Amino acid sequence: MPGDVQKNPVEKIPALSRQRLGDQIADVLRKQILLGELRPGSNIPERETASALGVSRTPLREALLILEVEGLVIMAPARSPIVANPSLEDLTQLLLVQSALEALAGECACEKITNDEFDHVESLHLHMLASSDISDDSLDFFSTDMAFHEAIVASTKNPPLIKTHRQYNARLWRARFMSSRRKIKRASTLRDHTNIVEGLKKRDKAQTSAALGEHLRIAITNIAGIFAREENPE
Amino acid sequence: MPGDVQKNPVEKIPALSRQRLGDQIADVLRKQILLGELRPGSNIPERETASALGVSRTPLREALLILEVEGLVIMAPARSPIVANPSLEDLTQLLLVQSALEALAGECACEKITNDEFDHVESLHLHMLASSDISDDSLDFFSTDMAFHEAIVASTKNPPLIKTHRQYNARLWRARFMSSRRKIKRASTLRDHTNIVEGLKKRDKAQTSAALGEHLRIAITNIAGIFAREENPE
DNA sequence: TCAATGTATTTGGTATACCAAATAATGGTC
DNA sequence: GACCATTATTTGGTATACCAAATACATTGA
Repeated sequence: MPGDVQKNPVEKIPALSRQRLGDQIADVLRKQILLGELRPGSNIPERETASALGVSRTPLREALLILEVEGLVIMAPARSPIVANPSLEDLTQLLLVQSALEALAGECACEKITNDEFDHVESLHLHMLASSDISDDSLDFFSTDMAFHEAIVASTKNPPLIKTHRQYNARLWRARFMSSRRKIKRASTLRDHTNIVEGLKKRDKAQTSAALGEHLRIAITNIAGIFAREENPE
Repeated sequence: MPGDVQKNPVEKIPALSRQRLGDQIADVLRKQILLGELRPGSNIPERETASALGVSRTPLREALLILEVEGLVIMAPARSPIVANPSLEDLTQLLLVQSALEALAGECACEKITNDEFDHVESLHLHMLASSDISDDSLDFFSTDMAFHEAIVASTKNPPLIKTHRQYNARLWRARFMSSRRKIKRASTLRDHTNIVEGLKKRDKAQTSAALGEHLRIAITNIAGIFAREENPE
């Protein structure tokens, strides 16, 4: 029955440990892959990466496992895990699925989206309209574009759809980012988005769904252009 | 680079066995979950399960991680992993996505399916037609049904689509199996399938896609019926 | 000089040991 | 007898140690 209650002074932040370390590492690595700090095709040796992050191999392997299931990392026996480097064919196939997911999202959104959520989507669209002329910040334009699509999907309140869409987005992120840097394409992007917002405003399933689906199918063409330019730069 | 290549005599088959133990365990557990040997909501304590399978906790945790990403298992901190027990709402949302995936698959299949693959799909359909009257084997009817859909998706040669479809199928497996045991529904199932096969035969994208999408949206209703019957058995 | 072989090193895969938190059980007190 | 505090046990989370395969390298023989 001593003073007892004085155990741990308030120094550490126990809040962190509320989530698995492996998940946090997966988030870090995912972000690094998306930002291009980890280039496609590059190695992720387990020991080296683990010590660089200040963790042990076990949670790092957890993270790599997650990213492998998500398709961002390739693990082969007796080989360093590598960052996936999707071919044009891979990206085309991914985009086809993503376009179907977004078409579905558009349909569901017309039923489920709240006015506040719609306002948010519209504000993102207006921000893109405004910044397309003024700014050269392609990263801002791109990330707003991504946020626009994610906001629509989120408004469906369909967790599996949201999760699957996010995973496909992660695999497509880099290619779409590179594609978005061609400023020439901004006009058509904004035109598509206008259709989407209009459809959404009217809660018109057919228009919204068609506009979203078509929007991504066009993205396939744009990305193909990037590949063509890469192997034969002008 | 010379004549060289004389290294391994033809004795071992190193190709097969070079798979991660965690993946194999994931396959075992997945099958047990699908077959109902591991009931929804039941615990999967790590130590106990690992020793039961004759492996250590590490690869078992790998397997659980995979199944968690796939949505078949729920892992919470300081809690035994449990088999996911999707609510009716969850299943509805999953089926909605799955219907969009199959609609897309139908469209792609019209472009990509070979004659041999079509013959296989048709033979599965004919098998179901024949066995629906004669046999009471609902497991056979059901698994042929699943194989029918998987064969169509496989014919698209779109790996991400195939993988995502398989994952959604796994999460829906149990509910669809229970639904399929109501023999009353077989007639409408077969009618839908007939439409699908017809559309596929004509390589008619619109018909195939619509028939596949509609087929699964009807499944939502059937599953809702199962839930209603469960909580209020006649 | 080149090639072939044997060895050392690096890799990922697996098992085990340890830790902290949460829970269940137990004992004491009112 | 009921309730609360405390402790013991079980849980998952993490770190470490060990293993086998694959590679790279070096050494040796032609």
